[in-house]
Amino acid sequence: MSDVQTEFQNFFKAAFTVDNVIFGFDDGDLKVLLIKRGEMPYEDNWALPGYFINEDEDLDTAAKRVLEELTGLRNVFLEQVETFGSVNRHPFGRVITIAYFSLVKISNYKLQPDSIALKAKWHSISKVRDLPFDHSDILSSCFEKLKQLVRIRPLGFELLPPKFTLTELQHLYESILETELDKRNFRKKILSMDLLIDLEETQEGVAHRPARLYKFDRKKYEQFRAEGFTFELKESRKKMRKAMINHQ
Amino acid sequence: MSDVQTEFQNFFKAAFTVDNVIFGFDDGDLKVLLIKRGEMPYEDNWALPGYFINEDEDLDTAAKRVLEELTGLRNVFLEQVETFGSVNRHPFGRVITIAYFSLVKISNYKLQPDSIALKAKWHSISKVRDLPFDHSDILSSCFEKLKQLVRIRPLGFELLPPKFTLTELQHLYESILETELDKRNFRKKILSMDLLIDLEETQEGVAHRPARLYKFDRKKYEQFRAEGFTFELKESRKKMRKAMINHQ
DNA sequence: TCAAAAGTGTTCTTATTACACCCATGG
DNA sequence: CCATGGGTGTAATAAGAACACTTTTGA
Repeated sequence: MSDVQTEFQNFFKAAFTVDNVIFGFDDGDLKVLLIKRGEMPYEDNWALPGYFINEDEDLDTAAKRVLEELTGLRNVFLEQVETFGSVNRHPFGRVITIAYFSLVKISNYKLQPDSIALKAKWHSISKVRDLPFDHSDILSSCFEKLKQLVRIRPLGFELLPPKFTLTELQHLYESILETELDKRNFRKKILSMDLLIDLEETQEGVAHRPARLYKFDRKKYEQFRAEGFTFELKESRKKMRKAMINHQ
Repeated sequence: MSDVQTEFQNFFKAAFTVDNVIFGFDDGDLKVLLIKRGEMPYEDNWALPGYFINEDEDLDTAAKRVLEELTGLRNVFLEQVETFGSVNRHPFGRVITIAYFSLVKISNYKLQPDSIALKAKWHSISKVRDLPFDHSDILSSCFEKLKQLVRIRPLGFELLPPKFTLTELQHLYESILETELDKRNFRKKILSMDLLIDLEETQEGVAHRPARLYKFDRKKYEQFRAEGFTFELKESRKKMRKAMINHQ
């Protein structure tokens, strides 16, 4: 072995992990899946699910594994967000963690009976606070990234069941963007994109006029995307500007 | 030491590095600073500057250190972008690297005489190819991030000398966004933001009508930002959409 | 006097916003 | 028949895109 290789192998080593912010949407509310820690440190605290990365495992693969062990789900949307590595972020030593977020349809989600997932639970994102380690920072960072991405890519559909109403879709966007949207403008915009298929079905058993059901036309989206189309959902810039002017 | 701690310390360990994509702008062209590697592997190849993260060092600190050792510059814009950790990205072992980009004013840049920087050189971004390891992917990822950020934050000014002309600013944006901008629309937009100070000076010694010099009003920007203003530079969505329609 | 880049306004088109009433269902 | 959420259109405003000529300087 060359000197360089020897030096290389003796160089500083640290543990590395992935943490996964798993978002879901249910009951008109954006949720995040937390687990109750079964070990030190911070035993019995709610925390983000995460685990060590195996020696022969790529980063994305590790993030997928964490997700699958916990929820049994594969093929979900997954995105790397940011790496956290403050010297003292973990009390037992240097641990650098790569944060991912993923989007799951809660209706598909099943507790995996023989895993740490027994202690997993969905929490409303607006109510989560005081997570251990730097998990609050990780959660904020992932939420910000979601907010940003949802405006330029059709991610919302990853969080909804295959058939959904326009009002459900609107509420989802409102939860993510933390703003209110105008019903008519939202519908006009989303329908004008020509990415929803009207299923010509309606809700049943609701105590009001039943809503039409739609599904996302993934095939058409892929085709548009290949042609340079970018999904863009706005309605917020002007509000901010006005707020600014009033404030001056 | 508890069992958990023992297990923890015996867990798989890997080497951690930062790689830094250092952008500069000169001569109407976006540049990236590469170093000629002095060691194996890929000895004598041009590559991104990077180094191991010290045991007692935060990630951002390591990225800043790499930059300072190479250029002597402090207090430059620096942003974490993405972490690369494919199992086989480094031939000598598992190396996970956290990619940053930074923006420097080339006019401030001095070679650091006693460093690896002796072998550093600015390369036009359009001409760089075939970098070792996965450095081409890292470069693309950072360039994409720059493209994205430059639209929503006034980063361009980090790359220009303190006094600049509107044409220089326009060319900078054109290099980063890889598109052409309309001169009148660009000026209208950028001046309407009220973030440039007209220095009431002009260029000297140019063989054409001398241009006015401006500087960026950082104080005003910070004030606007606190009030919710977002810097936004566009002029490209519609072009894309038209291209798409023509293509159908 | 020529070459080279600076500087400057208007019109047209498209996107965004604001806003209020009737409809279908279950209880 | 009432409560609940579903569904619809238009007008005003703002932002973006297209476009051509005159000015100032050094060589």
